[in-house]
Amino acid sequence: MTLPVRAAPKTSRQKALNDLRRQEILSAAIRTFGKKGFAATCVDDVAAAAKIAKGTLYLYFNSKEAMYSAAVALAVQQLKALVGDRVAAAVGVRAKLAAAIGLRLDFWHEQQAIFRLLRTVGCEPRHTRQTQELLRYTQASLVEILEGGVAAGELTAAPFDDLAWTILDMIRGASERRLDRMSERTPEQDAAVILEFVERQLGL
Amino acid sequence: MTLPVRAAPKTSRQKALNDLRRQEILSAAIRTFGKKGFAATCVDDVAAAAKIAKGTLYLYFNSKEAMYSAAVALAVQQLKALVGDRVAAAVGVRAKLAAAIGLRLDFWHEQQAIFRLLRTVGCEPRHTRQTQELLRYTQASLVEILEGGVAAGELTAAPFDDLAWTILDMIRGASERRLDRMSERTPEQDAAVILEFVERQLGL
Amino acid sequence: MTLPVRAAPKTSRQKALNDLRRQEILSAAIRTFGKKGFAATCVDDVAAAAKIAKGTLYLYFNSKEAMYSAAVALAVQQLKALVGDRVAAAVGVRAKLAAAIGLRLDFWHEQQAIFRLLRTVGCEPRHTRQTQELLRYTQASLVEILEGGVAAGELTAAPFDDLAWTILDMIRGASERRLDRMSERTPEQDAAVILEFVERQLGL
Amino acid sequence: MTLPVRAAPKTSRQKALNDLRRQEILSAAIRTFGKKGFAATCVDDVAAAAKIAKGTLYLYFNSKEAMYSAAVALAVQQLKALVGDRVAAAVGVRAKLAAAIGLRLDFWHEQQAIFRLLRTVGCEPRHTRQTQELLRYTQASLVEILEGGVAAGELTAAPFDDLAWTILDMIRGASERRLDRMSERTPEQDAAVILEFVERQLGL
DNA sequence: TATGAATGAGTTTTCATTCAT
DNA sequence: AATGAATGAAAACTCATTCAT
Repeated sequence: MTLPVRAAPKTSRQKALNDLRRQEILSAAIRTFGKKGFAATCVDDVAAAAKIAKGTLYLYFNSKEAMYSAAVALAVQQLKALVGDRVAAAVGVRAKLAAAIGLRLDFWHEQQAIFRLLRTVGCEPRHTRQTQELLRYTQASLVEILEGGVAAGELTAAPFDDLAWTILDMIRGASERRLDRMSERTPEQDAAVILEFVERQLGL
Repeated sequence: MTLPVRAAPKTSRQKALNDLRRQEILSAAIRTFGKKGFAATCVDDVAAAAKIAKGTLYLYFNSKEAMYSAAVALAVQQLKALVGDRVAAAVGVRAKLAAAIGLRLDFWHEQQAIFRLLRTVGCEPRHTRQTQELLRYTQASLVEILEGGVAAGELTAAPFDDLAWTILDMIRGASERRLDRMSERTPEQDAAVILEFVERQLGL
Repeated sequence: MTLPVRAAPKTSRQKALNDLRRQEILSAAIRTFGKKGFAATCVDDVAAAAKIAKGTLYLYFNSKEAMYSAAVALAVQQLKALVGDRVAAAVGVRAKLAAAIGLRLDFWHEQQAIFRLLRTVGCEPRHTRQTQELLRYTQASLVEILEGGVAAGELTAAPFDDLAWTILDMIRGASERRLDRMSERTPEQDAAVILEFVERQLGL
Repeated sequence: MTLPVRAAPKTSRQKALNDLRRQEILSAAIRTFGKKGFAATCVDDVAAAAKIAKGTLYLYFNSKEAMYSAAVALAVQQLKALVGDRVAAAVGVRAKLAAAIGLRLDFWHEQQAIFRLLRTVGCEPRHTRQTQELLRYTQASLVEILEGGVAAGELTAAPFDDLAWTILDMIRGASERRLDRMSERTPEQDAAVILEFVERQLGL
């Protein structure tokens, strides 16, 4: 008499498939939650966007909340991944700044769904922490670039906190206006404007 | 023999009462919708905040949508009213700018409920127009101040559009960080930072 | 020390006014309930039709139910009053039948509101009794006319029950079709058709 | 490697189940709406009668209105289906008439729920059209039978319109009185009475 | 007596979650 | 694993009735 095997270890292939499906669902979730925010989006919408049955969603996530959280986490992670590498690769304060700003503007331009989604997060009290972390991280990384410039002798030392926040605010504003059709500029043009402002502040 | 007077026109006192009650409800609505946004807020919450029965709300508004719209409209109107007058009273570009920026930061600080509410509006596709109008209006009024400075010989002519948008972005960012407890600064300190930034841009 | 006078006897003038107002309300109630039936009609509709405030209705009736009942009772009473007298005045079976049928058709034609109201009664389980009484009364009065004809030697004796019911059914059908615009005939034409049918049945 | 089959078309079995459930719901709806009419019936009543959860109703119908409409349509369809065939099968005017009348009386006797339902329709302004169509159809089919008799030489030509309406009125009256316990007769007895009446009109 | 604002129980409808297949 | 029908709790909205003025 054999004991029933409960949780047979997934083959790596199964695991991969599972993960793939999860990604597909999250991609759909990002798009869907981004349109109307958490509360106004219904699970059927997500299921429809992911082209799977509603019940199937619950095999991958325990609740609507969990879907939203995971979607936001994925969006944040994608953003960090993209920007981090390229900035590191750039040489010199100016280039690093240009990369940090330009890439974010590009990212928001191309990944509107993610931008829309993250914009809704601020309105969801339960998920503020995630946004705040992202904001702090981004600001800190900008400060780091600037201080790197000081260390390299390219900039004179100064408190860069506020400037970093301002850069963030400008990136957000520009992206939002483009998304809302209040502005006709390209991400590149926006980046140029922001950089010019920054340079003037730095006295470059 | 006198005919009974039917459907007597409301006395001004009654009308005032009615308006007063409407204001009270809207005030509650601003607070309540501001907490969680439109979709996540339920009518009972608004009723509870206004300390009236749910049914009573529907004597003053036809639907939850209508409540939200009216709340947003009132919030916008209050903001415009407060800022408009004082800026007009200020003399000189510097003073006008200081007023426009400082008053907005103060207003958001004191009327957090309104700030919270307006922040949710961006996520509600149906009400974007209202927000956009407010944004455009605010930006235009900043441009006007700056161009007034040119006319008065206080500033050299320049395209002020982007600077105005940046000011808006900074005000929003600073207010939001204060609201979200990411910043410990007072509105006055924030105003000083922003003004300093603007002056450097203007070469003052 | 005088005891407070509780229910001061109404002066006849007051009483008359009171009754008058009651009639006006009931008239409005007949019209209003007739449009959509009891359940689908709301008290505000009745109040609006009667051009008085909603609260006032409750000074005259204890409940919506009571309004409906009273309206139906009044409608029935009006019908009985009108028809009864004139039939009694007619001489001979033929004339009495013509009066009983023609007057009813006329009444329904002119008092569409009452017809509409009574039509809804059948659908209101609670008020079936009222309708049944009216129907029984009407049928009995027709039988009486016919038996009067036997007594007067104008007709040969026969069981008239079914014929009486058929007359009722025809009156109702004709009136309903006129009300619903399925028929273009006048009440007089309808009366002629029905009478002809009846005479053929009686072998006249 | 096979792609997972998504959104497979419903198997015929599933479809049948779905239809079956729909029928069950409609059957309950006929019974329930028949008791008190549309407005006075609440969705919970229908759900209880169908022994399913309230929410489930909305998987099959978009609104209470839609339930009512579908119930009425089904009731009408069932009536037409039953009567149409048997009348066609009968030979001779007399037999056809007997079938048309007797079957309807039987149908109403057995399907009291449907009778009750259709009786309420007249009071629902929005659904009058459905009733009117049924009435016209029924009357027309009776006229057709009678004219068929003329063609076959069994009857002498005459305008049969009014007679047909009268038959309808009598069928309705008899059914209603049986339903309302005002009459103790069986459908067969009623049919005999009506037929006798008709024959006398036709001079048979 | 007359009013109509206020109430809250009751109604329709939605939707996150479960579960039998 | 996948499905989607079923559920029922919760939401928006209505309306008969009351009551302070």
